[in-house]
Amino acid sequence: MKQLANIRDVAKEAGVSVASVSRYLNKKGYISEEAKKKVQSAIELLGYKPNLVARSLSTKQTNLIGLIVPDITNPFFPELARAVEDVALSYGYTVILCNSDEEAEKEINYIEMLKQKYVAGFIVATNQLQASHYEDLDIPIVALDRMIHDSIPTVSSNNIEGARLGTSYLLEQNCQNIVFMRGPSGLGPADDRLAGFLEAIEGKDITSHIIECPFNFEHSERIAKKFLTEIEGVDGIFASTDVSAAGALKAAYSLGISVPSNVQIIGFDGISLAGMLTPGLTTVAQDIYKLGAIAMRMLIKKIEDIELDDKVIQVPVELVVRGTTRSELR
Amino acid sequence: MKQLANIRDVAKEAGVSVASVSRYLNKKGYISEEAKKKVQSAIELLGYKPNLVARSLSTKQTNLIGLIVPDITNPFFPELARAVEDVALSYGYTVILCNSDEEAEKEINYIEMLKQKYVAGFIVATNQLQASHYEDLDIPIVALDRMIHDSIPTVSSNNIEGARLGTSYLLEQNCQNIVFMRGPSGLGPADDRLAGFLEAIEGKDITSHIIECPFNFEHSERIAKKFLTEIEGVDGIFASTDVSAAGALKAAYSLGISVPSNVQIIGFDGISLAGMLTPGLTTVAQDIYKLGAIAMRMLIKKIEDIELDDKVIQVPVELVVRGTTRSELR
DNA sequence: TCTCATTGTGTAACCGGTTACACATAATAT
DNA sequence: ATATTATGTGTAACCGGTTACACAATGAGA
Repeated sequence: MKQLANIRDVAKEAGVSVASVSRYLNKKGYISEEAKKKVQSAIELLGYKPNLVARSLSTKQTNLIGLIVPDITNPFFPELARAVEDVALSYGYTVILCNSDEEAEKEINYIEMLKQKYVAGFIVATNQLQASHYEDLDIPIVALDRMIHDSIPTVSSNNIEGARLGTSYLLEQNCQNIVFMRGPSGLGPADDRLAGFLEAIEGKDITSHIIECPFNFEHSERIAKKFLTEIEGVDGIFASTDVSAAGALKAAYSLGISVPSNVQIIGFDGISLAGMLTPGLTTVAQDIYKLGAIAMRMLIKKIEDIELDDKVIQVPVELVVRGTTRSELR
Repeated sequence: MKQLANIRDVAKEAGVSVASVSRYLNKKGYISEEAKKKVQSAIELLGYKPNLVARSLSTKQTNLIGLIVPDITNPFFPELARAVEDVALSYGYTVILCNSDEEAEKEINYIEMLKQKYVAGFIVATNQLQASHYEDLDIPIVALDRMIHDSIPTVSSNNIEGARLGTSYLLEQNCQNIVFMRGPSGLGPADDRLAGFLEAIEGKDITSHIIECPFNFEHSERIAKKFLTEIEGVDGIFASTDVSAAGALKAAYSLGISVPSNVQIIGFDGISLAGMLTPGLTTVAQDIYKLGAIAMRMLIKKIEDIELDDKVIQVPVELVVRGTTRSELR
């Protein structure tokens, strides 16, 4: 089998030094038109491709970026990952997928491992770790969806505003007795969404119940079934997550409670699942793709040492009205 | 900032040569107990971590594996990816996520790029490329979900058997007029599922309609709406995909056709979506996680040059009965 | 004419590992 | 006693890039 050509082969073929070839490849330093031509054709002739590993060894940089998510299986993350990958690819970067399961140890292991590989940066959609771990990492990082620390650029949705928006809509639809299914406390977006909800019902003459519930379909269904039987007269549910909302919807269905005529339901996230349910789930939609794309672009700026316009970016959310709420129009 | 220690620092600290340190690290070649001890404590003292990039340069091997999927956003793939990642991690490998969008060019680009990075192997869940591209790649490959070529180890579900199973169940439930929503023709699993369906209705006295339909919710819904209005008396739908089935379910709902009393629906895949729908989707479930895990284990064997017991592994499927089919029990 | 900046090029060290090979010593076989 | 084998270690070349630095040649400015 023909051995792959290396830079010295190219230099010899072109009749120049390796330095010139390298300068040509990196468009760095002086090189004459003539030498450029010779190198060009030598490269073509030999089918030369630079060895990225060798390059990384000397530059201490790769075009690898680590994407750390809790679990790609959670339907919020694939779209995020897709966006990250798309943007990364268009800039010549490649993404390593890391599922942390929200476990600090797995996260640390991944970070250590990837550091040894000279990854160019991290996009982190977990906040398991102490911020300190990231601070003294001296590798570019962008936090996605969740705030890690003031010093780390963050892109997330406007969760407070979103929760306000959803709640107001429920109020407009005349809900008087609302259950807010909040996500795990301590988790940034979950806390923010609760805050937005509380703000929106502040001073309003309605009954509300805050119930904690993990971001998981089965648990959500079970919990919803419980409160729908135990609490009298619930006429609105705001779930912090579309998956939880789906659980609530299914719970209502199995209890013979009709949606939206008896109970109206709103979710949060805007994942594709929302549109697949029957009735379609009304939800506060994040622009998930944009979230990921912006994060990746920020990371690239940090890697290339370009000043960031903003360290914290909030992406607006949008209420998408479907069939789980009553609408004058339908 | 303290510079990271390298192998020469360790050698000096331990009072041995770099070769001994390297031998210790790789558990390869002779090394005395005494030297081992000295190296061990030097490593500990200096907090030494081998530089993986340097190692790769000289061994021409990384512990990176490329996972090529059409689109991680398609809910079938996250679970697959998760399984691959889990197994990879447990063997010290790391996975690069590549979305090909079924485009040959993207796929080739990724393969070229990753080859330059000395990836250890590929798991490919696309069959866009000519098999020839893979054959003369001299990098270990495992095909997942779809067959690429006889020479390439493959792990997939038993699609024919699955379709037979689903169809038989529909027949048992007394469906007489069945629409089979087949996936894109030319795509291995889609063709197999059709074949299984045809086999199962062979000789049975029922009416059947084969309708081609992409693996995509919106299209599926539209197509289902169309055939549900145009074809008289449809009482069963077998969709090649859970997502398509979800589309059909929604179409039925919006046309006021009740499921399962008027039309029964069966999907294929067993993604989590199926359980979240109301009514729950009866489906031919693949063991998606197992598919991914087996593929990754096979790949590792190939990488480590261990003989494979079987080059082609078929993972059994299972009928999961939920609410979109009539059951004696409910 | 004599600086000196600008452009262009090559040599060799360096990044941080692996490993072929030479060399040494001790134990065992002949 | 000698050959052979197993055990143990170090030197230096190598993987394939990047780049500091030395050195030319050319043209402009004083």
